[in-house]
Amino acid sequence: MRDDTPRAVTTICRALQEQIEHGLLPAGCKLPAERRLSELFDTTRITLREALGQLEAQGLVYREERRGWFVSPARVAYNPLVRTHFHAMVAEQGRVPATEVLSARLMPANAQICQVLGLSGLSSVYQIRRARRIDGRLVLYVEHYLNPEYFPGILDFDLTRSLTELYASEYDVRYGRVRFDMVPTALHADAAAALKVAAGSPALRITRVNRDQHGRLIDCDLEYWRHDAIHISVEVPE
Amino acid sequence: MRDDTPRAVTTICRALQEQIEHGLLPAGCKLPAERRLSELFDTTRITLREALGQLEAQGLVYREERRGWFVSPARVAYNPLVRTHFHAMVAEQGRVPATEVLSARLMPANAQICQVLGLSGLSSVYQIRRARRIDGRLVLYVEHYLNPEYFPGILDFDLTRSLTELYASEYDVRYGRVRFDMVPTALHADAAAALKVAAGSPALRITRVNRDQHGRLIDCDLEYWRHDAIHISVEVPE
DNA sequence: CGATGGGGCTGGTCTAGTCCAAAAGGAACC
DNA sequence: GGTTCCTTTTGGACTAGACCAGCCCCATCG
Repeated sequence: MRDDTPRAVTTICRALQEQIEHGLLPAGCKLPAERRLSELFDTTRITLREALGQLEAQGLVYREERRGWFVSPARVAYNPLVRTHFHAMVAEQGRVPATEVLSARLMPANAQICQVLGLSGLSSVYQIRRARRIDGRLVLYVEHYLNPEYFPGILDFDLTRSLTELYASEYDVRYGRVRFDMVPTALHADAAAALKVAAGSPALRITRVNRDQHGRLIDCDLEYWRHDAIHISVEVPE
Repeated sequence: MRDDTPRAVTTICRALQEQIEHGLLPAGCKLPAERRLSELFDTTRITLREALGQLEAQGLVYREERRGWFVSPARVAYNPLVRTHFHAMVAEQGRVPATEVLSARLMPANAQICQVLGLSGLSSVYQIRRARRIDGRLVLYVEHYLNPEYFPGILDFDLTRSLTELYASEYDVRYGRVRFDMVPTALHADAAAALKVAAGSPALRITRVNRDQHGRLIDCDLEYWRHDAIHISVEVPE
């Protein structure tokens, strides 16, 4: 693994890595076809794909389903302690955010949601599924589950807007205490489809359980971030 | 990808996943040999290995270099806001921690360390490299960089102990403000070797920059966690 | 009884292809 | 000009092997 005769995979990784770091392959740039690259490095497609897979794990390149391989753009900083919404956060860093609503409906809550939101069995919740982009690239799939008691008729509003804003302007609800959970994992089929990547791609799952200014459990989010899209950055005061 | 005729890889993943969830394959259990499994699922080793790779990305199974595949133990909760050291944190959750020192020396600081610790160019720093285990499994590779001005002679102490404790008992230094950075990435060669896994395995890199009770920059840590070993859990008060 | 040295097994790496389906691009048609 | 259709290219998935080096265990030897 770490001897002095690097494997083919390592050689390929290093070569591409160097080109990317020196700016010969700028962010967003499409790499040549796999077959072409495998010729270039004088190896098979399987080996070449393994190398690309490793660079993908590092976050240097990413793939678009059936479209090809691209050089990854810079990560966006995400501070979970600062209560700023997605659009503001992304725009602040000079990037272009976008949101689309995949579905929004009232549905029976499953056991996990009931437990997290402190609902009794057989309760209903609003589920809102959204996909979000940075500079046009799909980076985040979110499922929101809202306690319907606090947000009657919310499905009639424009849900591409920030929920934070909607809560404040329409329901006079503001975020209070929050609980976070972050787990490096892989995308399940639904999330993968929404982000248009292969199921099983590495991802960061962030679960948030939100209370309002009165300490009531108001909603929870299930976020699946592309693993190469963000870096978490937290300043903790003593 | 998400059609109704699942691919072989998906089928294998689901089968193993189900067995693991239902406890037929308990945590830490060794899976049969790859060749055996590929026969069992009537496919090639390449395909079988891709399936295992996906389960690895999900954190359900892990491999030990040239030894085989194992069912992953439960993740340990890690709250970066709570100033509790590794041994205490792990023990609290009913698991067995262990630490080994890989190297400890005074060395010239590189540009990045100088910048982070606010040192002038050509400064020296103490570098301590350690590996840590939970229940015997290597899960964390850390590089600590200490400003030597504040910790004269620290290399003569037992460095398998918690640095937090050492700081407090020997130098009257306590942690104050902290800055965190978390990035899902892949292990570089050194870290991979220390954790005895393949270079390029997915990992969570956590960088901490620590100040003491007087606000002085005292040290920084570069942590590389196995991606399947922890989940970050944070309770944020308003 | 402990140290040592094989040999078999196992994972790690790689070759050389095939078949398929989606994407992209262009030609033809309305 | 826009839509439709077809062809080419590309990535996705898979097959059927090969060779090597490290791990493990057991038998042998001192």
